[in-house]
Amino acid sequence: MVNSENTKAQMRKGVLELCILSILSQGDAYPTEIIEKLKETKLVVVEGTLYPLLTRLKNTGLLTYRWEESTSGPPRKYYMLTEIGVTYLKELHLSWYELVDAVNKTINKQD
Amino acid sequence: MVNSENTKAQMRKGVLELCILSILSQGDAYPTEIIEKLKETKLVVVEGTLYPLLTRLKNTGLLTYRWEESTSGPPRKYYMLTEIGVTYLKELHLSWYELVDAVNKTINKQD
DNA sequence: AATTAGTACTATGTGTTGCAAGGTACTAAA
DNA sequence: TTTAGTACCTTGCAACACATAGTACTAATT
Repeated sequence: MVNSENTKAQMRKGVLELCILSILSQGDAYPTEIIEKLKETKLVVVEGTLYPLLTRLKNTGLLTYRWEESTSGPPRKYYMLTEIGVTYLKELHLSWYELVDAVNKTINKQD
Repeated sequence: MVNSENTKAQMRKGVLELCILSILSQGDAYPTEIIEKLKETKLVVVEGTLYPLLTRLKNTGLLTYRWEESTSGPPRKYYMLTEIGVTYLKELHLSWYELVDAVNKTINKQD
């Protein structure tokens, strides 16, 4: 039996970084909020994936964060893009479009 | 220092399977030939990546192969899609378009 | 006939990543 | 004070791409 779920998961890899940076470029957000926004566009991500990724992006200087009190629970960690992050995001945008172009060319070739 | 090369490599992951199956749907091919075709569309893949992937696809029943003599070197292993492979490729096509759509939605959202 | 270059296939070890699973901590309502 | 809800964090595992090194076959050169 062949299962395409695994491959679909594989295809998602690598684009998460792009998506998270994109979401943050539209405004600061805390992890649970980011997961919600990704769900809206059918990109399901779980905590065990997101938290380590955010930490990695913070450690490489693409993100920073600030704590903010919440009226409905524990404090939230709002992440935001750094200047380096903004620049980097532009590069990733380009890479994404190049990839889409390359794959579509390969898929559609009928010669 | 931030390096987008790594992320670009990550984004390529997962779509390779789709690309290889697509190439084979256009006609049987041997590994070196597949690498050449991928290069044409700017998807650089090396042997250490391709051979294990082909073996995996063969073991899951998506591909088979036949040996064919060559006049300019050792015999070539021509890979071809099985019926299951053809069906599976259609699924992957869909998954790919869904992913592109989801990512583009996330990227382009400006609300 | 032996060596070299070119082509082709194969195997091993490593680093990165996504994810499942489990855990901690704060707030508010019952 | 217990329970439910929200939020953040850690650990261990499996899959994958890739670098590296190696084997084997053919043909041309010496």
